[in-house]
Amino acid sequence: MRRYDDGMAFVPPPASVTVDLVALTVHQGGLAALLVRRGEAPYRGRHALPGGFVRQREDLDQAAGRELAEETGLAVDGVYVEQLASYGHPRRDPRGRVVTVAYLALVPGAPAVRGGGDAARADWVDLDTDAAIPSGLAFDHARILSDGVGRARAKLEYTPLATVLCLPEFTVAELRLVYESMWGVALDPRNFHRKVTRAEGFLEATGRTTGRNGGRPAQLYRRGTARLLMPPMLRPDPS
Amino acid sequence: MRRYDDGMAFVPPPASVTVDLVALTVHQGGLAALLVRRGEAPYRGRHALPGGFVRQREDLDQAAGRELAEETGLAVDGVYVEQLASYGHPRRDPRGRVVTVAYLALVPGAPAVRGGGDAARADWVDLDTDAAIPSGLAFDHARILSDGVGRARAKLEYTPLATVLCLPEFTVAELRLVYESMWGVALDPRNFHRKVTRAEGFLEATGRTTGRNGGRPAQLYRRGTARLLMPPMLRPDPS
DNA sequence: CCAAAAGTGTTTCAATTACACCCATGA
DNA sequence: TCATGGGTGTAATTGAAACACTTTTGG
Repeated sequence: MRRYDDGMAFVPPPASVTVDLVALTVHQGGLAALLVRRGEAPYRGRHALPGGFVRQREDLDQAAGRELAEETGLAVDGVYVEQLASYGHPRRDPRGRVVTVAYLALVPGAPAVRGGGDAARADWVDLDTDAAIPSGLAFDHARILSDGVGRARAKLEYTPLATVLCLPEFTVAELRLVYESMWGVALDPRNFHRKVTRAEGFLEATGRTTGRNGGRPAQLYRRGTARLLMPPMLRPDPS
Repeated sequence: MRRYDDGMAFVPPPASVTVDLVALTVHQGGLAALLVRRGEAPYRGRHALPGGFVRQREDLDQAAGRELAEETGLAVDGVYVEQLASYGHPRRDPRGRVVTVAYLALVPGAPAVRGGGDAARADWVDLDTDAAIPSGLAFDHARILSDGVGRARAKLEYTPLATVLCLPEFTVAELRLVYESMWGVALDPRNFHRKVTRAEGFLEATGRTTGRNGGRPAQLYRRGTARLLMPPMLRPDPS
């Protein structure tokens, strides 16, 4: 931090800035999060969110994309990334004052991941039972993960975000599975079908069908052009 | 940043962290934001959001509350504050690498404010016409202000947040004015009344009335106990 | 033909809209 | 008693939930 005005230059307290990622996917009918094993101190050997220090000439969003690629080997395109929140408790990191900017990443299809950088290894970890977030996460990462899952669940209600958890072409049943996995509820297939196919700009028909499974082949769809904020979305009873 | 493990200690890039506040209120039937005149370089004399450096032993939320009090003289209790987003473009601040964590504050009643700290003066500035955000704001504060207004508008749709823009006791008409000011639309007074008084936990009757104006005295209400996430909220046609 | 999954039609019910109407006060 | 804003009743419309039923495939 260089001086700016006069001899009385105020020196701001030094800090470091990291990014951490809550990367979620739908995996065998359940929600899963991407966790790494830390290869370095502190918290060496513990589960943690992928992430790391922001570089000198890097924007926060860039840093998030870079860390995702470095520590997990995922290609950034095809992954939806948005900023989640920042965490800055003075003693959240034993190395000193570290403020982290957390990102939420939604990854279609649970692709294979590999470790890299600070991460000894990276894996998709199931979050089946509601509060079954792996205990013993490094730093305040349990809290961040929990916030990320909450944000993702909430946003499915009023945005067309569920489509980013599907591969580029998908069936209505696959899309329904995303909602059911994220919320842990069963949705009526008939009503769900009508709702998503009627919603303007939500889905775009490809004309093709798929026929792998036992029954009638399903239509294949692409993500529609509608971007965020699409209020009349679906949601089970608030019970 | 002290060393942690061995002689190879990685030195993270130094940075500073600030908090900035988008403080909004409803003022004479319109939305207004709190802006300061900067008393120090850089951008001395320009409009800016209130804010400043986070101290060494301070959590981010604490820093936001402290800056709000210091630069504007507002008491923090009675003001709703939530984290908005973080901004970290490498050259967003000419003094060096400064990442800012922005907060959204909703202030009832447009109370008088005064400058203090880095702020030469502080004032409520009307945001009448949609994009009439004062040009020439310091740093990237125009963008941050715009994001804050967007967040506040969106959240009225699906949370009972509008009540925090009213004084502790308020009438249904005053609450309606908040929605109308924030969205720039007219709402049907009759239907609005039913909706908010029926909604479970939204309002709490005090039993008292007010009779200052020309017509029938209105019931006075307090904020109900319902906290965030209350989906069936009100919203004009998506036109 | 049967099982299985996709997709449609129809009834029922609840929420929202539009608007006529009544209530309580000050001048 | 009139103007003014507060508050209620009610019919028409819309959207969601429940579920019977038809369609299209593989064995």
